[in-house]
Amino acid sequence: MKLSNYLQNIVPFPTSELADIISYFEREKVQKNKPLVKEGQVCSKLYLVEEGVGRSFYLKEDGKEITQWFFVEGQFMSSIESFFQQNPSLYYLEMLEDSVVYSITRENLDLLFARYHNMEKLGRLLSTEMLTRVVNKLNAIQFQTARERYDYMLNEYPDIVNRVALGYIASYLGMTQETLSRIRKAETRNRS
Amino acid sequence: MKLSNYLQNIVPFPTSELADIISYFEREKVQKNKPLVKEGQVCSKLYLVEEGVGRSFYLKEDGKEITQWFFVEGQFMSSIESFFQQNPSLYYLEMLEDSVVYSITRENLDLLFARYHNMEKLGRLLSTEMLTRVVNKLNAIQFQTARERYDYMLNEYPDIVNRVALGYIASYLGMTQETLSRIRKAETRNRS
DNA sequence: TGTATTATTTGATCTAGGTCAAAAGAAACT
DNA sequence: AGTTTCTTTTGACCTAGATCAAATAATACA
Repeated sequence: MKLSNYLQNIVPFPTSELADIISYFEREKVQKNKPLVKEGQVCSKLYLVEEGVGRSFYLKEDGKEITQWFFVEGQFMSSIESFFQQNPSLYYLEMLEDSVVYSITRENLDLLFARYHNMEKLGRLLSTEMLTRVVNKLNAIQFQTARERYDYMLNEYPDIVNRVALGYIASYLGMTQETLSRIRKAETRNRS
Repeated sequence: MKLSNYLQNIVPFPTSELADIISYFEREKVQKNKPLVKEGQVCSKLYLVEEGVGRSFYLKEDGKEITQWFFVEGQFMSSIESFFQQNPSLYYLEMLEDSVVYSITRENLDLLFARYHNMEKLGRLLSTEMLTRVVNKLNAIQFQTARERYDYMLNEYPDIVNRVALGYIASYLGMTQETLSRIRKAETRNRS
């Protein structure tokens, strides 16, 4: 899908505004596993995934990677707090497949926020949507068993479950690889 | 502090706009433990705490209350997803002390968003700020031990720790009352 | 001030899910 | 096709924090 469609699905921009807005985005091809942002860097761009899956992850002291978030086609992707508060990112950002993304810098985005009321609205809607998603995940992590969390994932992101390595999903769900593997085994048994 | 100050601290509104905006807020005194929103209701108002502490909580099947969020002076308070997505709230909203709050309905807020670009901006800034807070809490819950979470709370919300019942804090931090009590005991021992 | 109610602490026990280590399966590379 | 490397599965064991139950301590109330 085209960038203009993604944007217009959120806020119905007049064509004139839309053309200007789009001119600030850049279309980039991104290689698998090539970091878009590294830990410690300030994340200067907001991405929109056109094709591929991305993730943000953080590195524990012992070197283990913990996936914080997945981003699929049509979703905006960034190291959220770093991008919005402009402080060093705690996370890495990478694509898990060779992908195509649109990007816009924080500066240009701010410029567009100031220039167009509609754009400000888009910003507001995107953050409340993201907010809802984070709240949902928080509830899942805080209140559900490992198994319930996986079921939730199967429902909400069936797509991702089949596209990315088990280890990534496990850490995203706040459990170990081994635990997720055992859950999967039990589920297959029940399903057959 | 006055409502106009809270708002102007976030976005510098021209006086004319400010007067109009403020006219849509209502000042309410709220009694301790009287629910502002009950589970199942759509949360129709956004509140700003002038005086007091509030919380949102949800009721587990077994009847236990789980605090989801605290709100102190100067903070906007609501059953977030319910207010923004206008679906039935999973949470109750109440003040833990006799309090004074400002409130605005979703309808009026939308009206102000449409009328003033500045107001839209305020909405965007508030949601990104809230987003950052939720992300931080998610990280705490997902990656830290019970004890680290309590220390985090002591730093970030020293205020709340001394103002509300231990049971509320424990459930907010995703642990049982007993566990928090034991942590506190251990901390006092170390401090002396 | 004494009694009822609610909040906090303490102790004993249990369990979901973690850790560590190794085997089995898949992919990727020559 | 054979070897190296990465991913997933399986097993044995362990620990943080939960649960259950009862004892204190603090507040509210008559």
